Amino acid sequence: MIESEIRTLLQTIAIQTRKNYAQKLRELGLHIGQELALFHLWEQEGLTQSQLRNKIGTEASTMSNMLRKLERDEIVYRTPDEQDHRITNDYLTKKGKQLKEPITQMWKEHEQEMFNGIESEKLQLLQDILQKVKSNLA
Amino acid sequence: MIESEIRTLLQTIAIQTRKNYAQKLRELGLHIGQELALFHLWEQEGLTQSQLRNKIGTEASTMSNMLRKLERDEIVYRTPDEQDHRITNDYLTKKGKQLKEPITQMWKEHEQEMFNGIESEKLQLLQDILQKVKSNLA
DNA sequence: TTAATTTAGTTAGCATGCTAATTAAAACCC
DNA sequence: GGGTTTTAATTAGCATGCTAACTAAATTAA
Repeated sequence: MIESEIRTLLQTIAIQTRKNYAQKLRELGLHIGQELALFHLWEQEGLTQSQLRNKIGTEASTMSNMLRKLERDEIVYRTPDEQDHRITNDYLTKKGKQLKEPITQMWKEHEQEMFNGIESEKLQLLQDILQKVKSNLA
Repeated sequence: MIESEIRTLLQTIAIQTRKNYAQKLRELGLHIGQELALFHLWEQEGLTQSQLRNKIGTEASTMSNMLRKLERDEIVYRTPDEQDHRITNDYLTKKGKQLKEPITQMWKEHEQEMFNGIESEKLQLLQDILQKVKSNLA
């Protein structure tokens, strides 16, 4: 069945990608997954924990734990919201901001490696199909 | 950049798939990842821990912990090898064998959901491209 | 044959990531 | 206003999954 093979391929690629990322992130002093939170904070500082977790798709507890560790490692700091005392707003420290460049570079290199030698029409098609798969899963 | 979007799509699909699987596996009393070990043991019983980990792509310690838990839950049992005393051979219990049918069914349903409404020529193309991506990462 | 190396598996420690239960604040409603 | 419900975040407990350090057995080399 071609469907099973594709599913297996997707899984293998995801695992491989994750391993690849994990290794490179470790060199930057980060753990896998953390770069996703940073990505959104580079886009917009002061996001709340709930906003972050909704963007990434993790559970609240996962986000809570991750941010505690990012705070401990002085990559992020959190301040309670003035208006709503349940909320904490999350910001990047200087150290956190400095990570943007190397991580972006890492992503770029990884993308080139992944899609090396694939024609752009095929990439377009790949995007269309994956978009469909994603909406099927929603 | 289309490459970034594809990479993000792959990641999103992988996360979504994993969550989907995790939920269904929990109903069967399994944890995510364990089904991969079972898959290979259905194919061939008596595999060693090293053979399993190489097929799946995890580290030795991950496999060791996973099998300990599968053994505790009476899904797998392990016997030391006669010839080579470093090796343990892994087998499915009756309970482990009985899981084959529902998990296969789960996979089938999930595949149908994922690829619903995508023409078979496109699936063929998708497979080709993903194969290329996989070999790029190796 | 003995010493050095390789291989198989385990254990400790840490991070992600989940569910379930909890706390605290805000919003809703009668 | 006062009670109920919802929302934001935390904590406990468990599993995957990693690295690093380890034990024990088998193999290789001197």
